Amino acid sequence: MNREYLTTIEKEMRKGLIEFAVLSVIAKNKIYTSDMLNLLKEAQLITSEGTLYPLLSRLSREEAVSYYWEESPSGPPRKYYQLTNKGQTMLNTYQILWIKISQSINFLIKKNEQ
Amino acid sequence: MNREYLTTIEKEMRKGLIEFAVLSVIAKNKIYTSDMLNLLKEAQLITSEGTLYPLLSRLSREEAVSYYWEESPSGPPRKYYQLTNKGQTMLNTYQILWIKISQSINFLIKKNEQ
DNA sequence: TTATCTACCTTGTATGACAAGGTACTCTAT
DNA sequence: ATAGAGTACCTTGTCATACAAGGTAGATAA
Repeated sequence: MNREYLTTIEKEMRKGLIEFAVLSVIAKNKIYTSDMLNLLKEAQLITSEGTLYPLLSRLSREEAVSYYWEESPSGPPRKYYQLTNKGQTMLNTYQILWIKISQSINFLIKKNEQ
Repeated sequence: MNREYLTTIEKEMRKGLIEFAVLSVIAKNKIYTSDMLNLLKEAQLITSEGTLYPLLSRLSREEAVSYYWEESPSGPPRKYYQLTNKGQTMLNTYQILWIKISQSINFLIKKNEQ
């Protein structure tokens, strides 16, 4: 497979899904940033710390998430995130939107397979 | 539902899926830009001409698509687009990637519903 | 011959993903 | 004690791109 544009494709495909994924992950797990980063890297939705930290700062500023500090059994303290009520509402909205968007895309793909 | 952030959500959710959608639409249909725009607006994947025209220029420059002019039965001539071989390969790559990404997202959503 | 519709395209702004670089705490091995 | 490795936090600068708004021009109908 041609690698020349793959990089671009991978980058672009991910855009905008990240915020949704982050909210989902926070909703489900008791989780701190560094672990979140690993999880989202595994899911191929994020590649860099420079994406996640500013995003979490923005979500904090917008009061979609809150956090508390907790000591680590080994290493520096960790910042654990939680959804606020507003964040939960946002997540619900995202879920509805995700269904709509993925149906749109799947429709366009299917048309192509006829 | 709170409209305050909905705008942002709608914008962000769409990012990066657009190129994929455009390639799919071109692959399936004999289509010119203005019609493509309507189709993608209906699918809620695009809102503005300022998104589609530069994107098609870029895809042309990258030789993923080619075009030919054809007269309209009423109005100015139309620019019809086609996939090149490279464009077809890109589309295949996008389709594989789409499956992967949407599975990732669906996995994160499901975890959240447990 | 003017207005309307269709179709093309460009410019300027804001946002955000990324790579790279940076701080500081804890533990282990010397 | 202290140097290094590992963990966890965060910032800065660059580039790409979605969008709104504005602009050009051909064809048809009043």
